Amino acid sequence: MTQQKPPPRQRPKRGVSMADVARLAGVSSQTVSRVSTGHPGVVGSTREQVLAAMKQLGYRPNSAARALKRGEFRTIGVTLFTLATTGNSRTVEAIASHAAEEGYAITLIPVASPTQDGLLGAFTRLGELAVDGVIVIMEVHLLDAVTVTLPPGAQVVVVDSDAGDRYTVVDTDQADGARQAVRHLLDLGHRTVWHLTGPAGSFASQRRADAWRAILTEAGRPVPEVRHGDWSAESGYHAGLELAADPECTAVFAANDQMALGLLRAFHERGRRVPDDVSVVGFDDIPDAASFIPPLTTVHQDFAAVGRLCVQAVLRQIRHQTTEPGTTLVPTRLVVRASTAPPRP
Amino acid sequence: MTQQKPPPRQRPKRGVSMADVARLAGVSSQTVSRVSTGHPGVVGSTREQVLAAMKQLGYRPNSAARALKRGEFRTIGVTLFTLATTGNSRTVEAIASHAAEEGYAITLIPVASPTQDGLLGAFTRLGELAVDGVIVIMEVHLLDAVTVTLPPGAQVVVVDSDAGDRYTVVDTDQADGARQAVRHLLDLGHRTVWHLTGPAGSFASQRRADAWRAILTEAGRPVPEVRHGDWSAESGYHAGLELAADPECTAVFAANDQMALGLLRAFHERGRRVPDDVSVVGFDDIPDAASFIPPLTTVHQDFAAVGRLCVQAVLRQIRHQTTEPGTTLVPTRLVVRASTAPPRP
DNA sequence: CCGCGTAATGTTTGCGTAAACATTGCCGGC
DNA sequence: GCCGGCAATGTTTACGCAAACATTACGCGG
Repeated sequence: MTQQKPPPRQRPKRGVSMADVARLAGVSSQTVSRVSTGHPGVVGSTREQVLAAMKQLGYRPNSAARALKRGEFRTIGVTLFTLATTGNSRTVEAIASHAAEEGYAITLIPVASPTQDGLLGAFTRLGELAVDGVIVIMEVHLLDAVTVTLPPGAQVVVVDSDAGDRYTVVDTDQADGARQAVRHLLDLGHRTVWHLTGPAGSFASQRRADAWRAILTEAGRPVPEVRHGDWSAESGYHAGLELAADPECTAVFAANDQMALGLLRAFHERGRRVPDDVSVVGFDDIPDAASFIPPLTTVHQDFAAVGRLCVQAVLRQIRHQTTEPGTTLVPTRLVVRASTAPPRP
Repeated sequence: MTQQKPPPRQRPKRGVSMADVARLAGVSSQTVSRVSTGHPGVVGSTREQVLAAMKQLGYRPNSAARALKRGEFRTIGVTLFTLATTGNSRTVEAIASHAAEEGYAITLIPVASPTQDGLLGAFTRLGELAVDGVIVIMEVHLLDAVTVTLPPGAQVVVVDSDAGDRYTVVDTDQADGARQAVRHLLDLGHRTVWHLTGPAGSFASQRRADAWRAILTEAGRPVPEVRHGDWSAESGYHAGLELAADPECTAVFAANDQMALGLLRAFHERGRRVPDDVSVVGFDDIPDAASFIPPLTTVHQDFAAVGRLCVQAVLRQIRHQTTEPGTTLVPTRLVVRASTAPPRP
């Protein structure tokens, strides 16, 4: 259907420029520019000619020149530690889709490690990067020390942080999610609820733990000692082994689904039946959660919404060249499956 | 320590350019350029002055101008359907890290849907994108119809495809992985092995299924009818319900870990014990697999290596402006856990 | 039928950088 | 002591695009 075979295209050492198109179409390069950018004031017949010439030569605007001229790159940078967590990868995916719809590309800036060095490296690179705005998916305090290296004028939106007083923050409503989880367990009749938290550096983890503690205190229930995990199923498993040994423990709220998975295995191995002997609630609602044994009751996060709101916020800021501190919370929803039940009398 | 507070930076409507630095340092802008690019021929004292001026003004090279001048963007595009699968997100992460080390940024190009329309949209965007090369993580035949829109001169490397005759292909050694899985089950004494495959469009899925069939045939074993899944645990669950009803079925090889998870749940619900009654092997070795009930025997993929090799390949091609057809396979390794055992006599 | 207004198109210019070429100044060999 | 040569630095130019300004041409009212 088309005239050339796919791969063995020889690069014409220098690309096709507007001048080439203009020459072929017999117009000035400015007219080509007008057609290319969709500006008005080009009569139909001329436009046709130009489009034909573009097609024939395989013209493609040079985005570097365009960016240089316009002073904007139409690109958003996304910084994060890892794509390995469901939350991050799903959020990034949503960001990428919505940015694409708006005509923006996204550039990934992975930070090797949460150390000062890793951060510095990443932000030095970032500083030289061609981005109009940045979405930071991490505790932003880590950023403070290195902010000076952000590209001049680049706007920042943050996920997983409490810096709503200084940045635009978009996040899942962690506290409400945790509240729903704990309330659900208490409503089922459990005396209290144990908690398995995420790594210390995560704001989401901390927020979930705070909310858990608050509800229990509010309800006048004893607050068991918190267990510390690192988001991994493995860490959930280890915590579960300990918890399984405590006959008092009839309900556990894990700060994410993967740790809940580890919990389920530990309880299974120790002969504590879920949900008969122990109830387990997770957080995230990863697709797999419905296939755990038993299917996991968990707090659903709307990562797509988080991504969409992030993009909208950065774009707004880029367009107005303003910073809009404030926090937008995305609601959560408890999904009740088979891992929770009333305690045995 | 630094002189300014993080967020409320007013964008100096026009950035600091080499000319500004040159003026302050009392040199020509070309000398600034030389310092900035690390070229030789600038004497120590001059260099110091320039660096000081840069620092004072907060100079940052304008990457658009640089790209325009040099004719390269130092950016690699990555096309994929979704980040939701472990394989994709892990591969992308590895790609991003290695590219960063080489001074290249990564631009994500998500393709909404595997339809002609979705592809066209993505590649039209891609065509205008500022990239020197592209890594395509999908069956590349989908690409053929639209290849003409790739940026001129951009080099392509492909994952999950058999187009090694036309493109550089980097992939996990799917066939060998499947072979190890099936061999393991046969060696344990199972008469034959059932297979749960991934979606039809995936080359990886197809390759695993082909290898499975080949080994069985080679060993003179009956080849059970293949079950079709879509990578999701849910689809594994449905397949599992059917398989559980067949008392002949004592060993299943699932094309990925998530479907294996669904299998485990189905067998559990139907009272078929794993591994006593049925053995299950997965593929991927996602971190959670070790915490399934029971811990899953699976084929470990080295996504980091895939990502690294992709980056090396594109960079090589970008630098030499050549296409190097050929396939590089990354070895796999069977990780034996608790979901496999000899069949009951 | 002249002149003015407006729509269509052309020309000039500059964005920030870095290659290519030009200039300066200093050192050493004869 | 003069000049060749080279190292350090300066000047010019072009990369491709698009805004700003300039020009053409055509139509219509007076």
